[in-house]
Amino acid sequence: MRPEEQPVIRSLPLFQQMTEDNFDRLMRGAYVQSFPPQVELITEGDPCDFLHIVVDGEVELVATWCGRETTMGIVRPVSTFILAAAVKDAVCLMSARTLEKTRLVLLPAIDVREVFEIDNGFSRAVVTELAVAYRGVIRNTKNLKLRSSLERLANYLLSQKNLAGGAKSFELVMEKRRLASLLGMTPENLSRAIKALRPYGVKVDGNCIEIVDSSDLERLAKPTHLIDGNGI
Amino acid sequence: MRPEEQPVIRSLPLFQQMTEDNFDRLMRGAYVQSFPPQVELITEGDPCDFLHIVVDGEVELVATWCGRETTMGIVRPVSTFILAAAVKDAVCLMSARTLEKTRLVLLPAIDVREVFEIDNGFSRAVVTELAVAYRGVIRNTKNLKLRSSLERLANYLLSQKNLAGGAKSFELVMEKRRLASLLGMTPENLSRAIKALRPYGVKVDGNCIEIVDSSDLERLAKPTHLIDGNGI
DNA sequence: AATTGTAATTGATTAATGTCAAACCACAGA
DNA sequence: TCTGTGGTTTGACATTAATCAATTACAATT
Repeated sequence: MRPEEQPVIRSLPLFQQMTEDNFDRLMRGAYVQSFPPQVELITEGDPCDFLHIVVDGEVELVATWCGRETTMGIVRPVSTFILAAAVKDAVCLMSARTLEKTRLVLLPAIDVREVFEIDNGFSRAVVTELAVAYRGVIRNTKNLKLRSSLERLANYLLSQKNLAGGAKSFELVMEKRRLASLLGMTPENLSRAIKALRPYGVKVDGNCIEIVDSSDLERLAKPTHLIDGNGI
Repeated sequence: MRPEEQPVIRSLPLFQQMTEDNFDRLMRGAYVQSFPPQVELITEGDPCDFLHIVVDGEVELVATWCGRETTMGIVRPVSTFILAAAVKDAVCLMSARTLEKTRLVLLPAIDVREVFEIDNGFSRAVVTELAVAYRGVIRNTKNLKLRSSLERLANYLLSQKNLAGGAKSFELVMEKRRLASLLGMTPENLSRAIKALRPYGVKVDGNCIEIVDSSDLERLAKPTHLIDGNGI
């Protein structure tokens, strides 16, 4: 592991509250590895052997069924994934693949469970992490069941604008076909949906989005912190 | 609280691992209350003041947006709901309403958080509860994004058949319009979908469902433990 | 500069799903 | 028994979204 990486991991909420001893123990058993793009790190249905920490790069979480595939999320540095499967010693419900060259820290799930059993600060941090994740998925379900694809796109663009600090224009952080899958639609449908937002002041040039007047778009999107909120 | 109720609650996985002292403490602060049908117990967006335990009756979890409404789940005895909001001291992302006369035990969320901070057995039990809940919602998301409404219905019927012990015929455990909402479709669409399953050996008479040959229906439904599993 | 591969777009079409209205049915209460 | 009420079903239709095919755009490579 690079000298700067261990402190970064330590500073994650998930690892902040545990004892120095137990953190060291986790780190001693950790593997660090770099992967090229398009590598399948985890396969849906396989047992979960490692808690994954993305320290650099980008990982896509995908789910499949009967030849169909959908993007469940994108993981960026520095954060973890498949925590639930790791602590429950269960099979993975999603596959994970690198989107670009990616550096991972892999904590053996068996170590994670062992430390989880003895370190109370860690087990409480896991609760927080899971509670936030759970509420995130509930929000996502509401988004899918209550909104049309156009409305989902409109709200996605508004939330991205916020993430970009409210700047009038910003770049899409992923390929459009991936965004389409994340939003639960086809690439063709996304392409048309983007056009359909033009009357609401959305201008698109390649990956660059410009929202002329947010309140215009909000009239359609009707964002709410009960769906579009971030952990609050 | 009735004499038989406290032991039942104690035997829930969530409360099994905590100390007797802390359990007593939670129970001393508990309210027990009965509600008639169609009472709104929790309103989406409100702060979460109590961890709810259904000891008798039936509660529906619903989410709304812009006048639209969808059923997110049904809670039956004996189990809890809004655990995540209670431990995080956050607003509720779903509303809850009684479907029939319902008896609830209400644990003040502030007590739950207090005990959570001091009782390590409890905090670990919360992890298990949340991890299972999280994985359940992930499964649900896959169900929604990867399957058509007909496929969701087919899989629902197969899982209900299993819950009924594999009996050839069984009763629907909820009104059809509620089932429709749970599956993410309209009542009209459900009605037609049921008919569309007739070629696959599904016979319906009111609330009674008969599946002539499961393997017939499975050819369409293609159930998998990665979507239709129960906590495994 | 030409070539290749992939993503993105566009148009035409089909399929899936929702909406609206009416009819039907079961059941509780008068 | 009658009668309202609300859930269910059905049909006609509208809307939404997926599919298929073709084209364009673009970036990487030769």
